[in-house]
Amino acid sequence: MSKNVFQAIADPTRREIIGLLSNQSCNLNELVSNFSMTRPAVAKHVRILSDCGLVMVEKRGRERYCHARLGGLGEVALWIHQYRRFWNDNLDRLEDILKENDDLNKKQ
Amino acid sequence: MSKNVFQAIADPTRREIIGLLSNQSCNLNELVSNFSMTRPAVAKHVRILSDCGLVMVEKRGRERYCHARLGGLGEVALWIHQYRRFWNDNLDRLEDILKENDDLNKKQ
DNA sequence: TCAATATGAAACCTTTTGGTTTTATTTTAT
DNA sequence: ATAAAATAAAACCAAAAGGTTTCATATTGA
Repeated sequence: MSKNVFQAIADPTRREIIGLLSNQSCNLNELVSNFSMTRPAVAKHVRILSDCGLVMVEKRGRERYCHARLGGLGEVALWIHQYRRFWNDNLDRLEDILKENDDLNKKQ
Repeated sequence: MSKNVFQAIADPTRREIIGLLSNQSCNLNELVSNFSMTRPAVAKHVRILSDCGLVMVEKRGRERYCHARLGGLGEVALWIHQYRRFWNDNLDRLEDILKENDDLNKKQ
């Protein structure tokens, strides 16, 4: 019952699940089809993500629809942000460019 | 020998070590004095951080001076950044809802 | 020189993690 | 009505994580 987002995103399978769900919500079986492990294994990962609020599982008939709810990543973003000065100018510049692009899109 | 930065920052003790070293480099014993656990335990955490490049350990006489080298956090920042819309932007969130709705309609 | 200091390394232990197989339950489709 | 499908839940297992104690080694200071 790990409420810890840092812990939740430590596992590569869970990061992949996040990536998949951020594109498109889907049920558990569809999710499983992306991995080589068994269904219960994926279900456990989803459970961990759901426990810490990064994924919402909606009961829909006999299926369970999984949606990304990535607001919790903000906590990580905030922690990371205080150390920005430590990584290189290129990355900073890249982020600036991405940010400017975001701002531009918002204006339009 | 975990080269994985996501794994490295999952542990709260290691995040605290990062926080301390980001303010000021120091040797292992000074670091240990901030925690309630034994020296070897802290040393192991430092080792993990050093293995993935987040900390540089400089041999200085019989001491080991630890410096923060947090460039590796950029990888995490970049990963997080792609999901910024999930906690930042109402407009983007609306888009997500619309997209999910579309997906729903396709299924039905 | 030699005791104290700062550390590394090894052996060990317990809990957690990430996976499996098996069984049960609910819902849907024929 | 019943078989198939989607899932949950439980029992189990091996490996990894996070800690300890103990011992060894290199460096410093008196």
